[in-house]
Amino acid sequence: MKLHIREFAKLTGVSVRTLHYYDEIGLLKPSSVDEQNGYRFYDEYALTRMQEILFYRELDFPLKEIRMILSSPDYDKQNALKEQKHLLTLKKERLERLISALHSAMKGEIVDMNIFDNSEFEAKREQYAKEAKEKWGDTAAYKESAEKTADYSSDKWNQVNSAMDSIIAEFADCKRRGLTSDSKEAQELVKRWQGFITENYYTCTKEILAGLGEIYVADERFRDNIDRHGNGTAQFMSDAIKAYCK
Amino acid sequence: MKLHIREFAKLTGVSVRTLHYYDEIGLLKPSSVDEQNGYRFYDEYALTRMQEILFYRELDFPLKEIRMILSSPDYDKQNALKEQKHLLTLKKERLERLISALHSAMKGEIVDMNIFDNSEFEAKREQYAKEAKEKWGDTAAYKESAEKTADYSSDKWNQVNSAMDSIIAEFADCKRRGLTSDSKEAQELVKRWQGFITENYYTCTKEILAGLGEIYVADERFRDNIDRHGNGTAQFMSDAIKAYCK
DNA sequence: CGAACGGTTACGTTGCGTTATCGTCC
DNA sequence: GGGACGATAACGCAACGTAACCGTTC
Repeated sequence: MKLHIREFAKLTGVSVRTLHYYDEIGLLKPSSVDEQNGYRFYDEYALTRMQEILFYRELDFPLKEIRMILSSPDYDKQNALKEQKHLLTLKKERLERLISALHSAMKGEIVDMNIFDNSEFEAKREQYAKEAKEKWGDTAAYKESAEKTADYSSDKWNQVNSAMDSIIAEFADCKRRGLTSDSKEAQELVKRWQGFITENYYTCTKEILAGLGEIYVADERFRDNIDRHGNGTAQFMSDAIKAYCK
Repeated sequence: MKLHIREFAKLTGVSVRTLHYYDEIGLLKPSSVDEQNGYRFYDEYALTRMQEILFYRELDFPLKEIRMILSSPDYDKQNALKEQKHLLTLKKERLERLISALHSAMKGEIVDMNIFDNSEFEAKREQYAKEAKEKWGDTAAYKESAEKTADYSSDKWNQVNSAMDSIIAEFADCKRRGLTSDSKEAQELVKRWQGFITENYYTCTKEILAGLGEIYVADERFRDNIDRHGNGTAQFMSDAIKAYCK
């Protein structure tokens, strides 16, 4: 299956602009992009991902959170469905309360303002979002900022940070020059990156590196920091790492 | 009943900022404002209006449309409640479809993307909104732009328009100088305004004038045009007209 | 060849949240 | 007199819609 963007849009019921946007923020990337004309194409993998996105969107999750949840290290689809169902049910029940309130209002009764209250739903939603965030907390992500670095002087810190920054800048440059994420240069950079982390933080195995690659796009703190060097750099780095690790 | 803004906010479940905003856009104005310190106060009339607003908001009506509907010349509350109930029911039914789709998904079945479709609801909502708009169309509003003016030359048009503009500018000036809408100057301006319409458009009775006053804030085309002379001018004019007509 | 479709900027919109700075009330 | 509460002004934000402009495909 290889759908043009318009076809995919129609199938999923969203606008073309929305797909552009989801690509831009890294929520749903096309399954392939024509090298010549830049056309986006979508397949069944994208379709199932889109379904998951739409369910979460229905539940008023911010897109950034959806991105995070879906790329969570141990995203459990079955459990996700269960949680979604729970939330949808809460939403439905609230609507039922509103409807019955309208019923009373039509008979001239006074309406209690509490029927508009949505905190029960909100609380549950935030709880589920928090669960996903905590999963990230367990991963290698925070090792990068919290583990072996406790005894670093601020000089050392500055030094390390600027060194990392310059590698990121090189990634950005690769991208600007139109190189692909699996090009020799990019792959070389990944290697340097891995070496750098091992030297200054902890032994960075391929597994950990792969995890980091996902985090760089999923966690906005990382993402934003990397994208300071140019929009899409985080995505490019992530892709390069993915190519390197397999 | 005379509630402080914070109390009213708590009672209705919205934020203080929201009340500020609703005042700003003329959706829900405080029942009274302290002349000395500008404090806003809300009473039971505001409370019932807020309820209506919240129901429409729940149904995803844009605030501007809500403003329009609620100040519609023959707004029928009973009928509104019926329509709201219908829309809420549609929403609920959609949620039920989504829930049952989740159920199938949990059993591994393929999900039909059409369940996300919301067009039935959207269509009904737009229909109801349109009905309200058409009520405006019947009023004197369009007489002002469509009736006696068919044979005006474009010169005449420019002349008439700029004359109206300058009266509006005087209203704006009144407001800037801190005069109230029932001040002598403002009332004088209303008189001129009425005379001007009668001269150039049609006989503007007090009843028609009162209708126009409401339109100037409710219909954004009028409102925006008037507010070009300064934010809140439309509201000021409307208040002045209301004072004049009773 | 022209319409339909694709791409990339880039600005506009809605409905507030969020300071920031200030006066005010008790 | 200080802390809660009020006002206004201004900027920020999400999630796109809506051009504008240009290349591509059929």
